[in-house]
Amino acid sequence: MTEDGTSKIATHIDVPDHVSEGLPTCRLREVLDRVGDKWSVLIMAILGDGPRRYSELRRSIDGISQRMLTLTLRSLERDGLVIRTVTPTTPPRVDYELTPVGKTLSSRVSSLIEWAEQHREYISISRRSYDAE
Amino acid sequence: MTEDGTSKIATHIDVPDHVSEGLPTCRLREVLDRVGDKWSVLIMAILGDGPRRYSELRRSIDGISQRMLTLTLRSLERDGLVIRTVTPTTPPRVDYELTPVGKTLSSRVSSLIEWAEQHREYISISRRSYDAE
DNA sequence: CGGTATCCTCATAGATACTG
DNA sequence: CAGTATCTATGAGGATACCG
Repeated sequence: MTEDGTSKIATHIDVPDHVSEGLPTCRLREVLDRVGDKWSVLIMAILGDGPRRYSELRRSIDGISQRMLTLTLRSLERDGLVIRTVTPTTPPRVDYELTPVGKTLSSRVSSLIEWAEQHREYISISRRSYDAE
Repeated sequence: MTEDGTSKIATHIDVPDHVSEGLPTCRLREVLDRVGDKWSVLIMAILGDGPRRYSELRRSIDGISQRMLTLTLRSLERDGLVIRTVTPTTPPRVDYELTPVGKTLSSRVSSLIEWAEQHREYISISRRSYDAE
């Protein structure tokens, strides 16, 4: 995602047939852009556990700036992955939750997280042995 | 991944239990760093189809610079996800292939690509309707 | 062919201050 | 509380040139 919320010009990518399946292969680039930024998956992982208020998200994600939280949530909302609900009380209350489609992505992402847990040690060892040379 | 190949200081992240499962939650950050850069998944997707020469990879991935191809391959090798095999002929020949662990990540990533194919249209429509306001 | 070495750009994101 | 508005900087990644 870019700063103004517009998507980048997708790079054409020539991947094997079992990946592209005859469709324009730039689509891979699109998911990666959607999922590859610093905070999106993290937010989706948390929202995968249920709706959260803006302030709850902010507290849950150590190190995120108010700016990036808002920017990322807006981008997810724009893509139809989260829903933003404003309750106009004073002070205002804003809740965020995954859409049905958002949940499907969230579960795919969980699979990656699971992979990470399982192979963390392997990678760590690989790095040490590589760096030893 | 950073320029010199070392990993970033992982940010502590407070995610729900079903995500963290009691383990240090910064691990999510690690996968994202591993998978979230511009070329890693793309290369893994191609290598998922079988071994490739350096020059083949270069031709397959439109838009990648020699610098980034080498850098990314080195990083994947360091993490034990690809194997680099040099055949010292003249001119030299270098082949890259996924390790068994690399293949397991590659298949998780394929799941994400599949998701993208399925929901590309949905996202596109969501964006148009969001931008209309 | 398969890389390094440099230099440079620009997008991503952090910090800070202010607001309805 | 839930944001904007600015300003700034860092580092990922591109361009180019050269090398064993």
